Amino acid sequence: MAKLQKSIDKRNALIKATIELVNNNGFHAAPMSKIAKMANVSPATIYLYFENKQDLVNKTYIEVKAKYTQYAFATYNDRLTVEEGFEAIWKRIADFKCKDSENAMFLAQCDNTPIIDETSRQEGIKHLQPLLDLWERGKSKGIIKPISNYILYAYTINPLSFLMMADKRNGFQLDKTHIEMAYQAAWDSIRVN
Amino acid sequence: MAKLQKSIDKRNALIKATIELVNNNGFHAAPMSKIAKMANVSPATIYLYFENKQDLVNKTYIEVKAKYTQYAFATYNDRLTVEEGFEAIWKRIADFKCKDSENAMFLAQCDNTPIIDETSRQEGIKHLQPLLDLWERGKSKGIIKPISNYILYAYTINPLSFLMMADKRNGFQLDKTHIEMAYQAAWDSIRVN
DNA sequence: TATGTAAAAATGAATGTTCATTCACTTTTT
DNA sequence: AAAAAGTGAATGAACATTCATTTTTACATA
Repeated sequence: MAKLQKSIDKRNALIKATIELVNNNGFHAAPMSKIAKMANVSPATIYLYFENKQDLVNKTYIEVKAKYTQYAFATYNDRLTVEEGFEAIWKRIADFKCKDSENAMFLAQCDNTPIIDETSRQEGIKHLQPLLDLWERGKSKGIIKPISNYILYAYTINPLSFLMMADKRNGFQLDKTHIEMAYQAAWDSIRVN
Repeated sequence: MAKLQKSIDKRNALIKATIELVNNNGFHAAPMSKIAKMANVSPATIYLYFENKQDLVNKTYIEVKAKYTQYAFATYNDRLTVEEGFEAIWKRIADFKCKDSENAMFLAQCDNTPIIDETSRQEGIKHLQPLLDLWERGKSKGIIKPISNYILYAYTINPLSFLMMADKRNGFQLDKTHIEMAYQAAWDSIRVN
């Protein structure tokens, strides 16, 4: 137990350090030596947990993505109405982006650059299925516009990434009021009038 | 003339090579040697045109951003109604993202990572003023929802980046029909009912 | 409970490579 | 023929990864 526990701690520390360094400096300025130092570990130790740098970043991505989707769907179940379900998922995602912005920023960077493998990217997308199912339900009931899931995603979930980045970088405050306004915009963009 | 002409060609070739390599491999895998080779130039020549790698990327970003905003506002003038003006700008931006996706992808990557200086980022934002002015006009006339410009941007312009990426990466086709649907979603999300 | 020891985990210091940048020199332009 | 532009090869630093060694752990035995 002690041994296993210690190992998981080191692994977590490495993943945390990776996220922090990639967020602040970018992949190109996140050397293994710095990651090791930030995780209080020898550079050589990283290779006990991960094959190489690419593997470290891929695994970090998948892990963060899993945490994200788990959080997103925690309050959702398919007994909810389409509108209730959508609001539940959307607000959880908004919540995640606000409260866990370190992780959210890392995902945003991975999703917009070629730093992770295509395979790992695909792996990360899988977990989104419940939302796609909900949208299909909404479309078949005539509640949600009959348009591509890509567009639905682009106009509801994706804007949250932009708003989170704006919050982190500029003077914009992604607070309760703005979240509520953003939710209205999201829903207005996809609902059938 | 001959001399100046030649210089501009080299500079353009360097910028083009930078965009292509950063798009395909990411900043971390776009070495100066490859950029030089792709531009048919000696590595040393890059330093006649740019201070260093950071400067090359910053300048590339600013140049591409300028091209982008120039294209975006080419058909706009403030005599248009709010709705006409918005549609004009939005569709030009959509057009740019479709037709010049190399440049658009480069901007998306820069806007979501720390590869360019904060100063250069600010520089790039300046040119967006006409759109912000249009939005203020729309808000004061009660045509556009009275919400932060960040949210307006997040729900109208930013989704286009996501859709373009989806088009480049997955099977999604950002064609005329989808553009039209996306425009409706964009307008529905910000207009007052 | 204390002790010895083999396996596992961890390490700091190499290693070899890649890279950004510079330099001494050549070619082109004026 | 002086100045400007361009070059390929050199330079030194930074990096990912490996290696030889040390430390820690697990646990059998007394």
